[in-house]
Amino acid sequence: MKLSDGIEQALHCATLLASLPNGGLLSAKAMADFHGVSPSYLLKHLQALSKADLLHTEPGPRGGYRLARAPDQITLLDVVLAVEGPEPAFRCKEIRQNGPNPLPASHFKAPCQINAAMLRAERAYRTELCAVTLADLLADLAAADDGSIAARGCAFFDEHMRRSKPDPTPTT
Amino acid sequence: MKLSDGIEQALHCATLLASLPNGGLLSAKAMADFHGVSPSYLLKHLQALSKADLLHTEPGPRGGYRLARAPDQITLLDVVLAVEGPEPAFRCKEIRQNGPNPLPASHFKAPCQINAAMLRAERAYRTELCAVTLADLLADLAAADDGSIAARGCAFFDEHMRRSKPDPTPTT
DNA sequence: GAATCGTGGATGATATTTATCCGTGAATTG
DNA sequence: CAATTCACGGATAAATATCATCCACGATTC
Repeated sequence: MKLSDGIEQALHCATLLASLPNGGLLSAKAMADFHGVSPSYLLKHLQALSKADLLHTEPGPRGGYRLARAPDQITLLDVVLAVEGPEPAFRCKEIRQNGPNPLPASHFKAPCQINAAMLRAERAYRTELCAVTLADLLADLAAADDGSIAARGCAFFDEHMRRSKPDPTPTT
Repeated sequence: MKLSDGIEQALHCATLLASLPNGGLLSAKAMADFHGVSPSYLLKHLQALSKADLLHTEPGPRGGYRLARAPDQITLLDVVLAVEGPEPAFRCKEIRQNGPNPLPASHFKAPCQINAAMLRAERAYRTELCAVTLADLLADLAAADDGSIAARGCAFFDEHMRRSKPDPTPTT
């Protein structure tokens, strides 16, 4: 059982976008540079998040990605399912019925208890992920540090962050 | 995220062995036939279970595998970890620190909240698996059906089941 | 009309699954 | 008591699925 690296990238990008002021955009390339990961691979996962309606995309030269919903309306589970797919990790192949000497059919009326137990565990996993939103992560970050990432005014964001609406901000 | 098929095979074999009368043995080939799976692949996982001290192996012409402990002393988590390895599915690569314009070091004093949340979910998963023993599975089976698998006296078991000793003494 | 960005499919790399071979240990047999 | 047979143990290699990367296309802005 191994989770793909794309999960970590997608989660960090989502958190990053959540930390931007409302309407803030970042291009895929900017996020790839910021995290030091392959742009092509990141693109793939950003597209998955877009298709899952978690991100909204703004095309064109001043385009980029922004959250499609408020940070407290996006859970970690949303992101994980968008990238990894909705299927459970454990797929019961019903090998108990494969044998050359099958057991009486009455034995299989009941669902496979092994499958049931594995899916129960997986549901606990998802429940835990569903309980955490992007907003929660930002709050924890703000508690440990004293401000959101973007609020610190890194040169990186001054350079790459954009706004979805043409907002003529006075240059200071 | 996909769990290997070997997990299902290992779990079913463990449950099968647990359903045998005390001291009952089955060869790897017999279990592979019974489940209709590749013997070589199953062998690999049975060996993993042996190394994890979940199964005990009896060599020789009348040999095979039996449980190393009582069914209520083996949890699903034991089996899953023996096959999949102990490492968590989510490995934080700390990509937040990779960027060309690193954030101030104070930002990284706190552990990555994303990593923490993912590991918390994984712990919930394992806790759930740890709560179920092979004995629990047999009990559920007995409730749905009216007897354990082996107790039904299938021809298959009459043919392949063996006993480790003429005087089976349950080990602790 | 040219440059920039997101979209989608095609390609190579890596991990997983499957299959095969030979070595070791134990019980049966003569 | 030694040769034979059966079953596990471990290494190796081919086939397959998945992961990661790259390249061409259409859309949008300046």
